[in-house]
Amino acid sequence: MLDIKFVRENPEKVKENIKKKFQDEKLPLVDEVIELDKKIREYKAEGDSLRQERNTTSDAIGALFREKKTEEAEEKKKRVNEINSKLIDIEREENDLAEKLKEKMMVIPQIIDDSVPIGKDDTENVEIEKFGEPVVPNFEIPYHSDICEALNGLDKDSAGRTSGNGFYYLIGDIARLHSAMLSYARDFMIDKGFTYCVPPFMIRSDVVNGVMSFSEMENMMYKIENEDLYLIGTSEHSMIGKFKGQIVKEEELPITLTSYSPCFRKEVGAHGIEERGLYRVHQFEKQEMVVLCKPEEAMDWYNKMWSYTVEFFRSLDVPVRTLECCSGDLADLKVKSCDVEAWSPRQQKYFEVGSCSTLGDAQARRLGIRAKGENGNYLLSTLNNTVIASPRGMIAVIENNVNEDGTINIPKALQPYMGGKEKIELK
RNA sequence: GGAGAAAUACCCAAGUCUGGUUGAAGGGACCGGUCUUGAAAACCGGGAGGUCGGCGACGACGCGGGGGUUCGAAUCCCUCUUUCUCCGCCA
Repeated sequence: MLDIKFVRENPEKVKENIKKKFQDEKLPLVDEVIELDKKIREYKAEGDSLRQERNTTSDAIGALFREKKTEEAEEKKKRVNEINSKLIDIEREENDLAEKLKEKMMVIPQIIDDSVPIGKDDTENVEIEKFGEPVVPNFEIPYHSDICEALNGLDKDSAGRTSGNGFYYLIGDIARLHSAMLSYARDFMIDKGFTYCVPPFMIRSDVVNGVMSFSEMENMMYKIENEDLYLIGTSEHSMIGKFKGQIVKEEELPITLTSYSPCFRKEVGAHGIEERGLYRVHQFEKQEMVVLCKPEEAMDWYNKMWSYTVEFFRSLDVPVRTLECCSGDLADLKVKSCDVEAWSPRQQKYFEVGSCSTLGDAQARRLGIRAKGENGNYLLSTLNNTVIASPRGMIAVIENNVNEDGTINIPKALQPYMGGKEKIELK
């Protein structure tokens, strides 16, 4: 969400930005919003002066009663009643317009960074850099779920019966590998100076609306029946929500947190659930990093954050690349975003394992997250990035470490989390 | 889940019974000064935050959130949220 003052003063910039995102249907909103804003201010001025008269008149009535001049007081009461009936209409009109304004403002996209490549959709995302040699082995690598099933490490059939498509049982060493990766990711980020945090896994609707756009919510969030609660799609939601309405002390900045949580996603929309494997599922677990910082530091943090994910996967010997999100593929709240993709030796291409974003002040404005500075309060910048989401991240490790005989070499960094075990094999 | 108590500005806290002279007493912290080699302490002084409108003068809002009663609400009523105490249940 943009600052209405910014829209008022820079309508052309806002329109330009909408065009860059190929959302031309939203162009009329800019003028509509400016018009609404103007009317609202007129109503406000009118209401303010009526309220002022009411305040002074009421004070006068109080004084008259103390002097026992009840007749004069009764006379003035009539005037206040008149004011009040006028105010009812004015306030209702003002609130209606404010509601409309907010609705429109919520769908006008955040101003994207100048460095974001222009493109219509995800086919126009831009590869930035490769890290590590993408190895193509001299044997055919099976589908990841086949590898896991062959090791008695995955049971999707049972999960289908208990919970339906998009769920899974991880078993034995595969389950252990999954938690090992999350534990390793947690410690990796603690070593980077981030503070470990386990947040609530359910959040209220006001927090949901603060951290994501309506369309994202519709396609992602599971709602708890008869409660104002949603299952989180990522711990970013509860971690940013943590600061709702807060004024942070400047000396506490930057706030660098790494949070663990299960994540629940409906995956309604373009992709849908992957039937065979663990790539796109309704439930997964994630170690996340979240940063709240001064606006001028946001871009530095953005670059540091994605490079941590690259470093993490390289420490597991998984080749990765960074892919920058083009303007049209960028969610409306985001200023800039890139995916970290892992090499799949089976498909011989890269696939998404994480996503790093800076949202500028979009979430901070919606939620009222500010810092107290020398020259008054200002909105903070919020950033988030995946350290690892498993099972998806685990697929990368499995495919890059599977042997021709179907056993899996456990990367050195994970062995301490697997009781010293070096290999996963069929017992 | 049941029964009570509470939520006031950066923090603590008075005011709520008895609605107007409290748009918020008093502390602490903070800023300036005296004293001191410097600091602490003590003493003196200072401003009370935030959001919105207005070029400005100024005005509106604001005592957990929302609604109501009233000429007028921090104060009365309803409702929601959170916290604390007790009981029940439970990993």
